[in-house]
Amino acid sequence: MALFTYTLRHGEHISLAQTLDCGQAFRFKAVNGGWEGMAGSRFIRAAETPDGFSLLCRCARECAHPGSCEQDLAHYFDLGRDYAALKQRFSADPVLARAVAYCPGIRVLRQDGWEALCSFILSQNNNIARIKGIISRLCESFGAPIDGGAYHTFPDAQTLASLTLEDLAPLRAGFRAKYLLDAARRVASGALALDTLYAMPLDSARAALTSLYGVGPKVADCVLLYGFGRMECFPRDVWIRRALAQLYPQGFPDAFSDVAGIAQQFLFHYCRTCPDALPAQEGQEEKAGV
DNA sequence: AACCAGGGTGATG
DNA sequence: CATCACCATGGT
Repeated sequence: MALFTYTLRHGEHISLAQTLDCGQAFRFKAVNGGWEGMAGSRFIRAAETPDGFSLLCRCARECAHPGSCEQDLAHYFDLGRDYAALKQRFSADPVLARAVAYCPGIRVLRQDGWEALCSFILSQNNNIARIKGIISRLCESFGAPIDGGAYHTFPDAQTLASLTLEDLAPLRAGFRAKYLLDAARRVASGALALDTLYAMPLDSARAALTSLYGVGPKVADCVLLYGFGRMECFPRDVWIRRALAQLYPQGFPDAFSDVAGIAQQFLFHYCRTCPDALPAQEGQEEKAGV
């Protein structure tokens, strides 16, 4: 058990609600004024402080060395990235300026690659509430209990590979269950070595992921962005496509290409939750203009 | 090259 | 209570 307090750069703020509940991670929930959930193999309880946030951490296994836990969690929240500078850069674009002003506390997390692969396989043609339910049942059923069973680790590929579609039925993942099983078998057998994706050129990494049954370009980009720290990946879901069509008829500016995925996260949350973000949302009859 | 199923849930009316 | 949309993809 460990307790850390993080103080962020001058004037910089993280909103745990915006970061942990903006559709990038599916295992956190608001509890007693803070947020609780699993960050990789660690249970964390996070709470905001005037200058940043504090983390209470229970590790599933012993830490490699003193300080490794804190180091890993700082990496998870990508605390090395200067978000104040990044948001200033985004704000040169009028649309992104609105998105950043609307949800200034968003950060893109660096999640576990395997968990991100499974999570975004399960996310396809699905809504966030149900994705959370499926992942929660997946971990409760096949993960290892932590802290007396209140939380569970994310099941590893070997564990899932040994299961059948019938075993997965209680998850109510629908047609996505067979994709999950295929991914688990390909990873467990070594046919796809996830750790090689980090050093791979982006196109090769994309190709490796889309070679999996049920993984297309959108899911692959989510996995690379959220699970492998590829901040240049720009997943295009229905919300982002809508946003691009209505707010960027000329296309998304490539001035931000190195961090397009982070811009995407601001846009996604803005368009999904701010009623004024997208005009004429009902009917979708924008052919004749407003 | 356009549809279409697949599964279930929350939002909407 | 019915309809609809949903952080897509593979098959036809």
